[in-house]
Amino acid sequence: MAQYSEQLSGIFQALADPTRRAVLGRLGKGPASISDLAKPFDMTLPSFMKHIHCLEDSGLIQTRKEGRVRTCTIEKQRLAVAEEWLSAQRALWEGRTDRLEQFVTTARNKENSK
Amino acid sequence: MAQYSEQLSGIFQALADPTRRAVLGRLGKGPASISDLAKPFDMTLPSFMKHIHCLEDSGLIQTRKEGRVRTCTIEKQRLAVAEEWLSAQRALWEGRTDRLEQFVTTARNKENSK
DNA sequence: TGAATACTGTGCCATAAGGCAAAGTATAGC
DNA sequence: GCTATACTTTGCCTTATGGCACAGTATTCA
Repeated sequence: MAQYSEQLSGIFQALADPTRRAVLGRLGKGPASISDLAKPFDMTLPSFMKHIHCLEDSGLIQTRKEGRVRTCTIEKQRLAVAEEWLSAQRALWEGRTDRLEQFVTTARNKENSK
Repeated sequence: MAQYSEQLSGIFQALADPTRRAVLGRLGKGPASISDLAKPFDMTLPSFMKHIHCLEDSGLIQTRKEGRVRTCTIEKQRLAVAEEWLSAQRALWEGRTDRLEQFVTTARNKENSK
């Protein structure tokens, strides 16, 4: 559960940057290479790579190298961890079980115990 | 929309810290004073105040001072902004409109344009 | 009025984050 | 083999983050 908290921190930290959110948006449409992903951004490759590493460390994407090309794919279950927490919060303060109950079940108490 | 992106960054940044998430968890149960909120944490007050300011700047909480006591309350609509974005992402990669469609409508394109 | 309470402000510190340039490595194509 | 491509590594810089101690202000209570 301390682990769960660190996961959450990493995920939210990764989501806290517009470049990384845009990358996730792009990857939502399908896998892409590093250089394809980097194209829209006015940034050097090494700088961009830091964002990729951040996303990979958080578990939000996975990467795999074939030949000289590294392909990135989105890791759907990982964003669900963030959704779970938010849903748990909402359920908490609304004092009811809503349509997102499915997510809430286990997540609610984990985080509150820090 | 650049504004929307900055809002998102601020919100996710605020959520990226376990202390701040725990504060939100506590405030989900109802308003509380700074010192009540600070009690569970092994941290000096000035340090704790930084977290409060971060949460307030992100809009996730509001505070109001009466006498010498500052009371904090959770700002429910603000967490919804984060939920919207996550839902939009999910809708995007699932290639369908799901039960969270309500959130998705406007948010989808805002962020992708950076 | 004097003391306790509840913040608040200031300044400092160490580490992390996000950017760069320049040089290096490893495949792919000619 | 040589060149171009696609990263990757290294080192450096500036700013932001999260913590501290210490001193200050403003209410409240006796």
